[in-house]
Amino acid sequence: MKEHTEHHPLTRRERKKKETRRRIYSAAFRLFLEKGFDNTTVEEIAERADVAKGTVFNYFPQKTSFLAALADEWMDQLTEEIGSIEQLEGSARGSLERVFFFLADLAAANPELAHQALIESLRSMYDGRIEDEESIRNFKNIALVLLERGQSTGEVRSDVEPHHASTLMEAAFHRTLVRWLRKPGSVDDLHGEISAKLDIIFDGVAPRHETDSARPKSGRPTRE
Amino acid sequence: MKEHTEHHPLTRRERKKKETRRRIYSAAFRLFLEKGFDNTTVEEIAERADVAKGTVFNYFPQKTSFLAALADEWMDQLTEEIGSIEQLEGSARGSLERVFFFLADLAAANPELAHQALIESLRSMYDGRIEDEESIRNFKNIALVLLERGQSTGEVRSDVEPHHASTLMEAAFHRTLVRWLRKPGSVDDLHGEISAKLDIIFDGVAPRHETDSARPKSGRPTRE
DNA sequence: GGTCATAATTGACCGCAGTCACGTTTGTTC
DNA sequence: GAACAAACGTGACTGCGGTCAATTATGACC
Repeated sequence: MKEHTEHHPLTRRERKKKETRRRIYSAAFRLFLEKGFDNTTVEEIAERADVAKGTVFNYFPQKTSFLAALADEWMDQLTEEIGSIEQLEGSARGSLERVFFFLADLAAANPELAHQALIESLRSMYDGRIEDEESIRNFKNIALVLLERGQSTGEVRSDVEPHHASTLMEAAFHRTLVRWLRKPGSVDDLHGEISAKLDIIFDGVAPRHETDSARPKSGRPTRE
Repeated sequence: MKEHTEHHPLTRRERKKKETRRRIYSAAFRLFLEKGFDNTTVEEIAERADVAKGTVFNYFPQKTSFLAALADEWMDQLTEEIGSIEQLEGSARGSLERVFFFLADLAAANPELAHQALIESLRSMYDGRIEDEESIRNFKNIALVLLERGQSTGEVRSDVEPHHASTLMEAAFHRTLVRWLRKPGSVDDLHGEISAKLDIIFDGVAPRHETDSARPKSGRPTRE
């Protein structure tokens, strides 16, 4: 889209567009917070943003696009917090916990909205709207990168397929968060649960202290 | 609901009701298979079942209720296959694999519908429609029971909270299945992925071969 | 300025899930 | 049978997400 036209920082058109988008976005979330996502109609959003209904759909092709935008914002905040994934220092376990805690805190700050957003993210992820793995924009890839690094430093067994482990983590995190958001308790509890699940996965993924690679590696070769 | 009125196996009313429900159900799924869930309207279902639209909603309060009914059917088939969970013999790992494979095969027999059903099940589980844990009617509880048994037989470490591990399994299974259903490949691949994730979890849950409980256990010092 | 192509805006319109007030059937009681 | 209540069936109606053909604003070029 966006042509690289010289340096004109922003033409009037672009300025207006940006401003309109902002107005719609802000109107939408003020309403969501007041009345909840489901109880807010697109027309109300349009009205408060002082545009026609059709215009709203110009900027957010579906009502759920607002939720996707929220998730994007979270990811931006994450990037702001930690820089790129590669810049994370320390163990994979610690880094993952830090990332997950940060995102959990963001979500916990607004449970109802976050809840909707997470369910929507699942839907869009598997309904084909997102073209599979949208670069770094999801938990799974963060986990994947960290796990691969963990393998190279010996923190993670090398006979584990990182894709499987990272999918597991993403699923665990997602699920834990959604469940907590439904009945928000203390944030410490949430952290505790996330941590506990990371423990389980990492204990399973960590190198054996004794024989290491000698184990028969259960599974495939005709289990029972 | 259903009063225990003597032995009258079925009054005419009840017979008719059952029959109507069956007709609607069958009409619905024939249409879903022909045109897909989203492309089928409730009115079409009504028409093919030869009832009014309102009647459909009498039996299935929401369109998605059809999907829930499908999931119920699967669970019934599972029960038919394995009896009750308690009757499962062998290791927890093996039992879980058997259960997951069975359900995966059911789902794989009809990817598009199963896909919808799984997403819907997530939504309903966390939207408050299901009153949390509906007895044995979901993966998580199956895993929970088996894990607890595994703990009593020593197959599973006892310092692991079974709730966490079972949630992890449910999430992993659900996610793996949904992902596969989007781009169905060979069923063996699906089994392989499920198996691999069980491996990861079980390796993390299995007792240590060396010191067992002596490990510092990363994260949260304050265990409960 | 005037002309033109393109981008943005608009609101009437559509399709469909879900509701509800009313009509019909069934079972019950005398 | 008649009279009644409760269950069941019905389709016109509502509300809302999403579309689109028509309209208007914008910037580029002369």
